[in-house]
Amino acid sequence: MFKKVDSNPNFPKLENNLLAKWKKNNTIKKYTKKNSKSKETFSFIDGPITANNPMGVHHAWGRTYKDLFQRFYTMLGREQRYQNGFDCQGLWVEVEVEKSLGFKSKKDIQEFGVEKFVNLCKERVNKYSAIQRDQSIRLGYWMNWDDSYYTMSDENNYSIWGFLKKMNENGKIYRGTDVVPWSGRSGTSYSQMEIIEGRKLVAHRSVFIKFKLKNKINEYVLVWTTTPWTLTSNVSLLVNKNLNYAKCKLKNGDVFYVAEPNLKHQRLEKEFKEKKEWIEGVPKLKSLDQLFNERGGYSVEKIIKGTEMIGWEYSGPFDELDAAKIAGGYPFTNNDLEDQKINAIKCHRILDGGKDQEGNDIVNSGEGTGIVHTAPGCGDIDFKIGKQNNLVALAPLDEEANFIENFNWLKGKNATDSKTIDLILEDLKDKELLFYTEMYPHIYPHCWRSGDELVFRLVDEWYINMDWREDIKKSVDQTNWIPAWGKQREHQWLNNMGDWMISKKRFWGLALPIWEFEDGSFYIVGSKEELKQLACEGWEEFDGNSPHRPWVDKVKIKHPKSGLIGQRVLDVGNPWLDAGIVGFSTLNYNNDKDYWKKWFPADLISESFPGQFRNWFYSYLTMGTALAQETPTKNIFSYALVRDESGEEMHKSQGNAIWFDDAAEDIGVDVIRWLYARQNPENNLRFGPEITNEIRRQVIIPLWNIYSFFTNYAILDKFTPPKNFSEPKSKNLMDQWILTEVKETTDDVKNHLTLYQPDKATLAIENFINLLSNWYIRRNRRRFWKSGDFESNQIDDDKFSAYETLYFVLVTLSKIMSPMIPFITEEIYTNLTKDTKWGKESVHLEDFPFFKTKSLDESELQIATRAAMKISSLGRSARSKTKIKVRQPINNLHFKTKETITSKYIEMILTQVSDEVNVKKVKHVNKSYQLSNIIIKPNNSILGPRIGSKIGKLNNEIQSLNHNELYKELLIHNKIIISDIELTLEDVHIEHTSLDNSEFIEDNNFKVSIETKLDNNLIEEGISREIIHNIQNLRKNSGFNISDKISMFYYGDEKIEKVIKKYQTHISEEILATKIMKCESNRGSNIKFKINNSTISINIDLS
RNA sequence: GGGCCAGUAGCUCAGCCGGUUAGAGCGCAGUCCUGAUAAGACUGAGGUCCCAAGUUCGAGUCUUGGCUGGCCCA
Repeated sequence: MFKKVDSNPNFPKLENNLLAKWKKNNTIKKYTKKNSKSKETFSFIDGPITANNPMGVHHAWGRTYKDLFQRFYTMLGREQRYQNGFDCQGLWVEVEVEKSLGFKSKKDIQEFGVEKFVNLCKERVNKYSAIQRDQSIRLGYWMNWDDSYYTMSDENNYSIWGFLKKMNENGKIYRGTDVVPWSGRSGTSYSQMEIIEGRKLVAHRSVFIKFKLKNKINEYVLVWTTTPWTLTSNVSLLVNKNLNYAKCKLKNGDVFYVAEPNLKHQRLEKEFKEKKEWIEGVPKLKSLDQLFNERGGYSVEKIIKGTEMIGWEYSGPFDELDAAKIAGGYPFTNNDLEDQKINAIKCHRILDGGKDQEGNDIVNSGEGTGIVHTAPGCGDIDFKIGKQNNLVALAPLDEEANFIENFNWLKGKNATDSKTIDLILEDLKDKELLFYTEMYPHIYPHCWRSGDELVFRLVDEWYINMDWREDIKKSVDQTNWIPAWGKQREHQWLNNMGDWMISKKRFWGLALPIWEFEDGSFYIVGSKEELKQLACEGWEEFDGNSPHRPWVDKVKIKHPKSGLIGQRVLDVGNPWLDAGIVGFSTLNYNNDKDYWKKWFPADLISESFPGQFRNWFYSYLTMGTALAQETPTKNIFSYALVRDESGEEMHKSQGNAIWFDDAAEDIGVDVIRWLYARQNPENNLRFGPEITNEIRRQVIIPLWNIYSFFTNYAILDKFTPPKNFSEPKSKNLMDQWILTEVKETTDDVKNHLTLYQPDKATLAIENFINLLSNWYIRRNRRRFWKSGDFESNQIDDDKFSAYETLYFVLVTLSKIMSPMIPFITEEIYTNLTKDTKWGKESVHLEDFPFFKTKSLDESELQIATRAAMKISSLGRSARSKTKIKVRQPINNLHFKTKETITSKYIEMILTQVSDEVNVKKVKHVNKSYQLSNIIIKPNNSILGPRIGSKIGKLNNEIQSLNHNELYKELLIHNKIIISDIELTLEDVHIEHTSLDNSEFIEDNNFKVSIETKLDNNLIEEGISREIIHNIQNLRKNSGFNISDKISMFYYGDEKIEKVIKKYQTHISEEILATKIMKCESNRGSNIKFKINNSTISINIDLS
């Protein structure tokens, strides 16, 4: 016997009960072992979730997809690994640990102790991975939770060692000295990926600075920069040799050289006007022309080409600093230049800016002055130019972005501190070199963690040379991308990216397996075994620890060739190496190649697309291609971002972020999962209470209502499930129809999920639930109410079929919905099947249903049923127009359709429509004039040009004729002749209006007309139904049970009495009355209402 | 500045291979139905399918150009 179904359940509570049950029965284990002997596999490789904080609702979106696809393939019988991954290493974990310790900089960590710090990082990861595991289980994410991988594992780290060794064997690893973006707060450089995360629009103080030309009196070049601190390290100036420069003489006698086109250039005019990429409060920028005029006006003395300026010498603004005087540059010394006694001051001359890699001029007209200051120790392009032109480099900052020794009074001051900028500007002002200061809005790189401005530092970092990117692009092409444009996006990244900077001067992360030697060489160790073999010192201290800092730093090795003793570089690795290797590390690549081959490449990987093109998708594809020479995945499924209800980004700081735990217990995860599954993954998803309520109301509650309707009646009627679960054979056309629909929906769901279209699969089910609830159940309710129960065997075939059919539909539906909403489907399935032999312990141990393609007959039945639905809808619409309630029967409904309806189903349509629209007689007609008056009007746009002024006469003539007859004639002969003019169907507009006593309505494929004239019989029947309706409501409001028998007393006039007498039997049946009595007076009635000017009072009692 | 994508009802979005009169949900207003329904049905929205040109018998759909917005990269 089924368990009674609560018609108003608490879904979160229901889910928690099921979680307990699954735990008790060990259901997840049974699920993950279901297909362990299968010949076919489905390999899903999880992109690791950062185990650094509890999950937000956005994590649940991705995890819903991952679970959904894996469940689907489980139902298809594929063996799977169900392995979840946690991302453990990297700066983001360090950041949180630092925060909890109240640390301000890297120094604090060193003082605290690297070992203690790294252990705290590990602890944090262990804590949050456990929390995320529990949250995932709450979501209904069924994985092999004992088998999750952690990117901090030895296996993962050593696998990356192997990868790096291989890259080095191919000559792709190098140490580069370069100017890179640097965070003073974190004390490390940032990779290309990280800079992109941290770009933001800010207003900087930008300055116009006078550079005094040597050998000239009072002549200057004007230079503009947004980073005044770099002026301290100026080495040379750049011009564009093809540009024209104007020699401008100001009132006070000063002469300035600037690019001629820049003089009147309105700087950032568009940005200012449109307020896009502009910061509120920043005033409009001034043109050079304006600045000169404000200083008393100026005259252009002559125009010269940039070429002419090349070689001019100047005095730098900070030549008094000691650093400027050090030969060879500082603190990195260029030995050749040192020998030649060349220092920064000696490099002070104007150079040709030349072109960049893509062939664009480095110095442009427009912004600035057309003369660019270059500091090879403070900018990446500057550094390249410095190399090309044999310039020294001054790199003024230390790890914390403070000025170093030999920058005199600046020493120890922070480069991004606004007080430092103040001092620099003040100094320049004192030197009379500061021409003008302004606020300038632009997009500038910032630290993604602290929001602090980045600086540029000249440092040594380690790189992977990516000159083999074409190989990765081949892998990209071998992969099926969903959405399809992902492929293009990945190509674009691969085309534009630079070499991969893999080092970071931090503590918690992959220890780069690079050992350096005194001769400048380096050696890459590819495994733990190799390390042991080469170790000559510190192995004992290291052995037994994970390959992390500080333990691994203690191992010194002997170079196998040179025999020199070397030490590990202290850097840790880029975290995307950690996640990129998982196609190997988690598949036993190093110790069980057969296993690896079985599961590689993946069938599917999936992550949210913003960012992943340059992060995980990139590193996974790159490492896969390098080690396996093929794409590491057949499909990449990606999706957009979760936003709040109004479409804004969710931020903790803005208070609109929603934590997963809150959402799960307030809303219920099935509702959330359905919302996620039905979303078009390309679009951002809006999440909030309004939206989830809508899903609950639209999908979850209707499903539940169907289930509770079925189950509760089945209990009353003592229905027992069939011995075998197979498609019922019913003679009832409605049953046949809904079976066809459920089979077709099942097929659609399977096809869409196979193509990774969960949204389309989900919407197909929504559509089916709509048909089931609003047509099948509504139309068939009475079949379930019929008397007779199963136990006593007093049951007719039709009732039996209704039960069998709805049972089959519900069980099938619970299966095909189980990948999306694992909780409610489990509840439905187990309640309905628990007493059967064929039922599984859980719906999640079921197979995906498979049905034969639908027959022609079934298609015809579908068309006919949909026609009945449409005609009923139009019929109701017609009723509503004439304000005739559905309770009031009407005599006739006529319809015409363009659909081809098989004759065997016409009768069904007539019955259904008659019932649904409450009409005595429904008729299918072939000719329009049978349901509407035809009005024929000349088509003026065609006839106008043809007959001109005769139109008026024609119009009059047509108006005087019988349009129905005209139309008949037109249909028969394809033409009619009026006033000597031949007209075809195209020459006229045909309109339809209602016939007398009728209401006509049409849509694309159907025309419907109902008779609106009511005779006495109809009116009386209407009254009887009105009475029944009111009594039913009264029963409900009085709290009577459905099966309670009642006595009814009424008081009303003769009309009422007549109707009640006439319909006494019918009324009694409907309201379960054992007697109906008229009272002489209005005795304490329960209800009193008016029908057609007669008042009736009614009183009911249990009898 | 370059690349990609989008622009359809008040809002969020469907609209397959070009095919009559372009749909859904929500919101709003009104009406109705209901002993599975804190549900549902119907009506009102009469949409310049961003604009223009082109291809075609026929364009929301294809092509080109423009406008606007989003994302990515400089």
